[in-house]
Amino acid sequence: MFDPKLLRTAEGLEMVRGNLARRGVVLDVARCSHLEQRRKKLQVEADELRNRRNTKSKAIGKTKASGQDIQPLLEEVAGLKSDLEKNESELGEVQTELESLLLGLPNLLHESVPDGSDEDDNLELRRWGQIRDFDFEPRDHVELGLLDFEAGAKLSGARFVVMRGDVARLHRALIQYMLNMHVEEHGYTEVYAPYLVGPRALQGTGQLPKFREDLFAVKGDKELYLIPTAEVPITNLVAGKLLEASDLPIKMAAHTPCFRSEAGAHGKDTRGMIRQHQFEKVELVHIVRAEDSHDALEQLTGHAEIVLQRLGLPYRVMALCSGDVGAAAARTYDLEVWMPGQSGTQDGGGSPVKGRYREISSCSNCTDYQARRMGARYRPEAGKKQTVPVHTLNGSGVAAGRCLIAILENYQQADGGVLVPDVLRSYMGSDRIPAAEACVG
RNA sequence: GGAGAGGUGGCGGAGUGGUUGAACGCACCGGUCUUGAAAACCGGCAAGGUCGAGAGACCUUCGAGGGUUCGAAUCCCUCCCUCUCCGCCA
Repeated sequence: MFDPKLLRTAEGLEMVRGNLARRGVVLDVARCSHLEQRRKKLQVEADELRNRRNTKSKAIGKTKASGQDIQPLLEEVAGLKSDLEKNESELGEVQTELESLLLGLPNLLHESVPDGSDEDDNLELRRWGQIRDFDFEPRDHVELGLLDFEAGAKLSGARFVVMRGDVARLHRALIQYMLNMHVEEHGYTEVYAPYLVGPRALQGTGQLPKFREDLFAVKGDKELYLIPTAEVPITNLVAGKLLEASDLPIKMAAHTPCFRSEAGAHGKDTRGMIRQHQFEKVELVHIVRAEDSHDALEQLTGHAEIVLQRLGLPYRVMALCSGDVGAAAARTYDLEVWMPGQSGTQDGGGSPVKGRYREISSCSNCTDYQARRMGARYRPEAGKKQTVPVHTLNGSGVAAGRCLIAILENYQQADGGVLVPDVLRSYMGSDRIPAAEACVG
């Protein structure tokens, strides 16, 4: 959530309303200011009542100690009790309502975010790499026959896959390669964390209360959810902490599976391995000082880009528009990798073109939004009292499943085999994945 | 699964109904000393909120939530978590 104090002044409210409107979110200004006024009035009254009660109770203690009669004081204080109870229950209601309203609102957008309503309005910032010119018709990763979607479906239904042999190994190699790079070269601490988390963690990063339907919940006596991204357990490692400025930045990298219900994506990307209920990802998380977060986003995005560069995969960097930035983020860069086998029509012209850029990493600056929700703060100046929320960032570095199919499609050979990118050969022990049986001839 | 112990400030750790928001130590900040640093010594130091120009005043918070009481870190109940021992087990 953003700073609740912003809802306490007319200027603040107007600023918030205007900012949220860019996302297409309508803020009920009247309701906010009404709730806020009630909150203030009730809170001041409650404080006053408690003050009187406390003062009298202390007097009782003293009077009793000096051996005098406390009966008159007891009578005085009796009346306060019911007033206070009534006031407190009302205040509780108002606070609960305000809090749930606040928890349901997205982060404020950074001024640099381009206006737009959906992904079509995202702004391309730059491209890297040379798109390969095929001397044969490139297949998509499904046609290469190296992935067993039927087996996945047999076990678990749609949007699951089974990999075997060289492909399974390539997938694992990718993960090892990425994680090693970030730890050894980019200064991240490797973290292993739970794949099942409770509701508090999910509220901290922003998936709850609003996006429950995107999650897989586990049946059992505990309320647990499969993580949709390592961002959830990793970022929440600083939940409830008061850090020193000298502790920051904290940079963590983790490889985890991710589980997503894809509830809102029926019929979308049903072919192939693009959109799965379960996929692997190497996630990068930064916990930084407030003034550093915009630089950190550039750095984090750069770390994800290097992965694609070393793998020789062409990509472009997109600045997400106001309608496409996720709820927790103030600003997001997506990395989209070139997939020559995907059908697309995006290169103008009208006639279908083979090949398409697909999201492979999403790097976000969540500013203080998650930090406030999870109570993660730091002291800007050692020895001083002031504390402020940390800024949190996360990004995929990168999604392993999509990266795998990008390699399959970009490095495919005429015979249906796939060349292994140079940097992965030592992990693979070979430079080539042979064509699947069905593809040969 | 059985038996027991415990959750207190940034950290460690006292505190069992009333001027205790909480001793003490560490860390941190300021100062003295020193050519400089360290050590030593002196002083300061919980967070969140409301009001206030400010000094400051007040409220809340001792795992979470209820309860008892004029008054709860302290007593009672429920839940969560941690630790120790035994059993079981990857």
